[in-house]
Amino acid sequence: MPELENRTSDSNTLPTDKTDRRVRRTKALLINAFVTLLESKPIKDITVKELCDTADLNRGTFYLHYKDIYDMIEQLETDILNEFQGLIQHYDIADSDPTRPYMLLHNIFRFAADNAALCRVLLSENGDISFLINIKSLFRDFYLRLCIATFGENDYSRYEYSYDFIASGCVGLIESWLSAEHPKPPEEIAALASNIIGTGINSLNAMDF
Amino acid sequence: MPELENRTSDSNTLPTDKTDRRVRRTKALLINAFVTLLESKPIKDITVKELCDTADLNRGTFYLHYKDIYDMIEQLETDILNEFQGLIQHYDIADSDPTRPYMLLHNIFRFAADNAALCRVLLSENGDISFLINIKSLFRDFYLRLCIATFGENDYSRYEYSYDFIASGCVGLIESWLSAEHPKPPEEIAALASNIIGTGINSLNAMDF
DNA sequence: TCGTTTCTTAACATTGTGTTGATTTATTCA
DNA sequence: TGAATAAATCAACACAATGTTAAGAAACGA
Repeated sequence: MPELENRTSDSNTLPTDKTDRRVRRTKALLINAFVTLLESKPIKDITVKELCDTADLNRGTFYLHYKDIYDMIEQLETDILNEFQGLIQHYDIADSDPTRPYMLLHNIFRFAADNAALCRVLLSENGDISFLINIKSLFRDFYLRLCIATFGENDYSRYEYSYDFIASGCVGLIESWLSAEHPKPPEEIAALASNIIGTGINSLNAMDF
Repeated sequence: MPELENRTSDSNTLPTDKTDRRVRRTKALLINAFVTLLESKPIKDITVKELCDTADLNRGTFYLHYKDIYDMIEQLETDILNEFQGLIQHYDIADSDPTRPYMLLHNIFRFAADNAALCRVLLSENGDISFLINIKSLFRDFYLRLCIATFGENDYSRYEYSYDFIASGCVGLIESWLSAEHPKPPEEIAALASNIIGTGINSLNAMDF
């Protein structure tokens, strides 16, 4: 089903590539097992014991790396969120058309594609709502910057709720994209999102918020 | 903070009003305790013991009504989802302007306001992603019907991803609305959502999906 | 008021948790 | 390559919340 790339080796929490090979192996096994289990049951039903059985690792080994399952999830999510945030923060709005932020979206969706399996399950019905909300607020901040760039500092607050709408829409788009039988390439979905956002911004003027 | 109405007494899982007064009391206490706890910590950290301590009920009493905490949550969610679904299913699209489904949205948001506290926490970062996704797919189905009514059976599939975008946007709107310091009345937010959806539909034509 | 239902209390076995110390295995790098 | 280091395994542990039970007290409905 997942035809987009997946990261096979991992690189969590300070993705130094020169960490001990055994540690890399162990974490990769745990993450793969986690994704596999999450495809068939919610987080709450995944135990450390089951996770380690699936990964074929000793249960004690898990605790050498993580406090508990939720600590592991948090580390995975933090890595992804930091990556997203980096992309967004280094994007120079003045440098491109505010109503068509294609380049940034392209980078975002490409990164999501590189971590497709993990992102997909974390945003699925078995996933983690706090991850979804964190991503949403990154999109919200970004869209806010776009609107300020377009409408100026004074006028942007008129469209209060539209920010939440657009931000949620973007996350929903990612979720359904990653869950599709034959996911489109990141370029295409980025163009689509860029379109929607651009059209959204243009029609804000016509709306009576 | 919550200035919208809340349901004080409950009515879960066959909301017959002639159930034993003690049962109604117990369930109401449990739900209130649940919402209270959920305002400060995620579901995973809420134990049956803690819930019953907060509700000032014996732990054994809990098990007279629910299999476990997640069974309780599921029942609460099912009640709400059924209500939403009922509203949507009985809405006659032909009867009103498809590009401005204000009446339905008004009913939906009013019901959400009646269950503000519960809906808010279930959609918050401490909440339940499967609830969010279930609501989303109700909106998605509804919006799909709108588009079919507008564009006809043959053309609607062109806008594939826009359904997920709009549906997610609506749920995000509800979440931020219910979490606002001073939530607008349901009428206003329904008008807003009706606007966004209408504008969205109108601009679909201009888009190259 | 009386029969019925719910709630309380206390006890119980069970299960996964998180930790520990001793041992084996794999790795780094000099 | 070999020695030093680090990680993984294994078994054992106390612990906490779980879900269940049986008996008695309290509240309900009619």
